[in-house]
Amino acid sequence: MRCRFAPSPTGYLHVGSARTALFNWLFARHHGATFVLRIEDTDASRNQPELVTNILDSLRWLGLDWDEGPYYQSERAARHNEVVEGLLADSLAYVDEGAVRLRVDDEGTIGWDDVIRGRVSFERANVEDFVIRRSDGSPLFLLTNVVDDWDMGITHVIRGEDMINNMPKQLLLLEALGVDREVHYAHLPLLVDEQRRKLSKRFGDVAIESYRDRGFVAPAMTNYLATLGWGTADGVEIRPLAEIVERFELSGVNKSSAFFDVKKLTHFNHEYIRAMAPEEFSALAGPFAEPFDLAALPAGYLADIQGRTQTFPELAPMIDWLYLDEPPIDTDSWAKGVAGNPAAVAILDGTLHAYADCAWGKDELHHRLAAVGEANGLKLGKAQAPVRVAVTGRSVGPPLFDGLEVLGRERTLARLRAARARL
RNA sequence: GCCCCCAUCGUCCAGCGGCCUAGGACGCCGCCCUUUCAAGGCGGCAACACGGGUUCGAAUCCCGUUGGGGGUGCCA
Repeated sequence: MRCRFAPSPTGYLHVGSARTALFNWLFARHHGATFVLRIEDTDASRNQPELVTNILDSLRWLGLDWDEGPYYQSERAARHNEVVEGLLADSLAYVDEGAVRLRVDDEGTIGWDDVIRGRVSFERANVEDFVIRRSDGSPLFLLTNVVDDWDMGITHVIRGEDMINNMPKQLLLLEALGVDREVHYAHLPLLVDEQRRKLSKRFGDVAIESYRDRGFVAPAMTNYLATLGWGTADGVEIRPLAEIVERFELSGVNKSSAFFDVKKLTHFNHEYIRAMAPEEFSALAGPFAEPFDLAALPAGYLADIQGRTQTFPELAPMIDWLYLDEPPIDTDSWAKGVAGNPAAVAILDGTLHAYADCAWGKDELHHRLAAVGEANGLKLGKAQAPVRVAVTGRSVGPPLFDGLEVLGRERTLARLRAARARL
């Protein structure tokens, strides 16, 4: 069995195409079939060769390796022309204003049994004689796609639902070419935006690489994509790719379109990040935290940070205050936790005093601040608020005392004094 | 306009004639836990588009309606 992914280099690899590639790949790996990659670059006016690199990079990032190719359709022009000439010679096609059109009868229907949708058929009368070669001599997608699939021995064509409309023409072409091998067609449901329209640039970021740049990890992306249009009876959604390969069946794919939900993707991402080994987390997250040095943090503290990271860009705001000269004061946090907090003065003064000469360790810092709170009739949850804002600049963040231990006495005290002075 | 596809909670998925007073997940809301925020635990809100059939029995099968989408290029 052989399947293929055949993108055209007219844009970056986008989410919808990636899902198509993924399902082809899952099919191939599940059945031990051969996965062929073919670049459909027959439209010279729209192709951008440098985008091929981007498409290949995105596929590699997702972990979708191919067994053959990439083949370039543009290099097969001679073959495509030979086919057109043959059709012309058999007068199954004719020249019309320089272009070549395939002759289509008006009698009967043309259809196929779609692996996902069942029987689909069209009236031949609704199909016009269509162009298979431009007047400039270059062949068109309808023809090249069919000829290449045929020549490359593709047995399973797995692609988007929007291609259903091309089926009658491609089937007619196959008929004209007199081919007889059985080809299975599976038309995947579309990925749509919140308006239920085919996913496109309107949606915002649709390029796979932009998700990588926004701090999503590849396994979360492939796993999430696999749940769009497909699911298992046990209800488990987050599972290793290997298990998905094991369970994937084309016949289990849905017919209706699916909304690409970044919120749910984010949840998957969070789960994948939480499950990472510390070394892997450091390696992947480090670059996103720059210029702040993630690796310099104590293991326990880092582990906590890892656990609360949904996407990597959230990292810098969690740790920047440890490296900056002044804490980046968030105005809302300041207003709520310090300026508008009647207990702030007492807490700040008390903490300044309590931290002046104590042992500088997170447990001791914890106990001392708790005592200050108690003296003021506040539980730790309330008491730590002004200190947190004064030192970190924000009202939320990773556990406070681990951070204070890293920051050190001198800087902690200086920040507490600075906050106190502002009141 | 014409052709084609689709139709279960807001969203994704399960259900493939009786196990369904429809299950899981995301999100949302409450409670617990707690050093803030997350995480975790517990609970809650929330759907078979509608109308006809078929059947002892329909979310599941058939037809229609409605709604949504895709395609209608000498783009891919």
